[in-house]
Amino acid sequence: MGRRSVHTAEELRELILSAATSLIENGGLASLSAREIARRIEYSPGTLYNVFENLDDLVLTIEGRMLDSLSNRLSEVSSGSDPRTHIKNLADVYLQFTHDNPRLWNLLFEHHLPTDRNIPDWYQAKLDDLMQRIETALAPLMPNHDEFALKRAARVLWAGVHGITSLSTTDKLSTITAESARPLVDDLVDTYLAGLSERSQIGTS
Amino acid sequence: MGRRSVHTAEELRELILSAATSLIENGGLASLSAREIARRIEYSPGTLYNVFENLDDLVLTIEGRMLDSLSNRLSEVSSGSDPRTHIKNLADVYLQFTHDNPRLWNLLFEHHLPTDRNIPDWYQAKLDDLMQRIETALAPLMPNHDEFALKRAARVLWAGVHGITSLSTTDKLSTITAESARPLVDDLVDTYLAGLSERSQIGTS
DNA sequence: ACCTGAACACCGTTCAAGT
DNA sequence: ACCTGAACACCGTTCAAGT
Repeated sequence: MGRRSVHTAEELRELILSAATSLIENGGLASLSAREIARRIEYSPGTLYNVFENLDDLVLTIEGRMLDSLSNRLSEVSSGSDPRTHIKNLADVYLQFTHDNPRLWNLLFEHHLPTDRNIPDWYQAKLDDLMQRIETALAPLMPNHDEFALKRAARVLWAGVHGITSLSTTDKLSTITAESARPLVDDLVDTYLAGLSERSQIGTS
Repeated sequence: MGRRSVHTAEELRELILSAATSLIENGGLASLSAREIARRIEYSPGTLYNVFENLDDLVLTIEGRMLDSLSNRLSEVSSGSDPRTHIKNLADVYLQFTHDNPRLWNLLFEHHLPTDRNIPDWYQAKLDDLMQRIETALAPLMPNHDEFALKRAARVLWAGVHGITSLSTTDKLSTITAESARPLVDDLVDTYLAGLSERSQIGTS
């Protein structure tokens, strides 16, 4: 049939991304399919491959938007409060974000690139930005530690919180406890930070 | 063609499970398919559905074996040492286990039952058994806490470790750090336990 | 009783052909 | 230049038919 010209390239791209996002929101990565997107936007399956290289690229684009969206939310957290409160607020916002977009956030972890493909640079940069935010918030609580210890603590703390939230967003937390994610995250952050200061005092005494 | 009688029902079941396990070991859940299993064991696809209700049941069976296998490894850890060492040893064995069977262990988290299906009772019992092991090891370190606090700490600690190991088994840990899982797990366990004792002292002073 | 294989309803991706 | 739709190589699952 040839060109339709009812949608610009930009509009078509957004149409595809929005249909894909809605499929993932409803049923996770498993219910995403190129043919179903095509059906919903009323284009042929082949058209998707004019706009994206393949489904992986489409998914990476959605993941990138999630990372930006989270980054924006985190940047609204005031760093004026005391360091402990700052960290707790960041954790709260993170928890809220994963709770609001469970399947979309989970995409970052259930989606695996083919072994011959690497993560794009722009994607890595977004991850670095998020880790940097945690480091910055954690730094005042670790005055006696070097950069290496700070980086490690930021990653351990995030990965630990991620363990709880990912169980929660995949509905598996309920298989091990009746508690919700929030009190568990609070416990982890409080106890880890308490441990940091105890270990810090040992190191300096 | 009708019956072949070259394999007993039991043998056929093992044949299927072993082919499925090997597919998952190599390429994760994504490379598991009923038709590929059938090809490898040289039966028709329909035969699988004589032995298992569907692929989900087959996968649940493999997951159950993983849980048993982990439980066995953990039961070999001596509880004779001091409580801190006991916990550290359990974490080490867990880490080693996930490292030895990354894709099979990851199955427990990347596999999702259809929304209308519940986890079987025997599966839940295996999870409870594992959580119980952590609680037992943690109890001596929390003499001033009640059962609720003990249960919570066990779950927070495991979920935190899970956050690190699951990033590691899915090759995503390297996107946030050059460190391997072991030092991060060590840091989490040490710091969390230090925090527990600090918070415990505050509670009793 | 056990097993097959065709059938049904799906996939992702490519690409010649059409406007 | 843009889009289609047939084609290719796959899926999970069912079930009538065969031994």
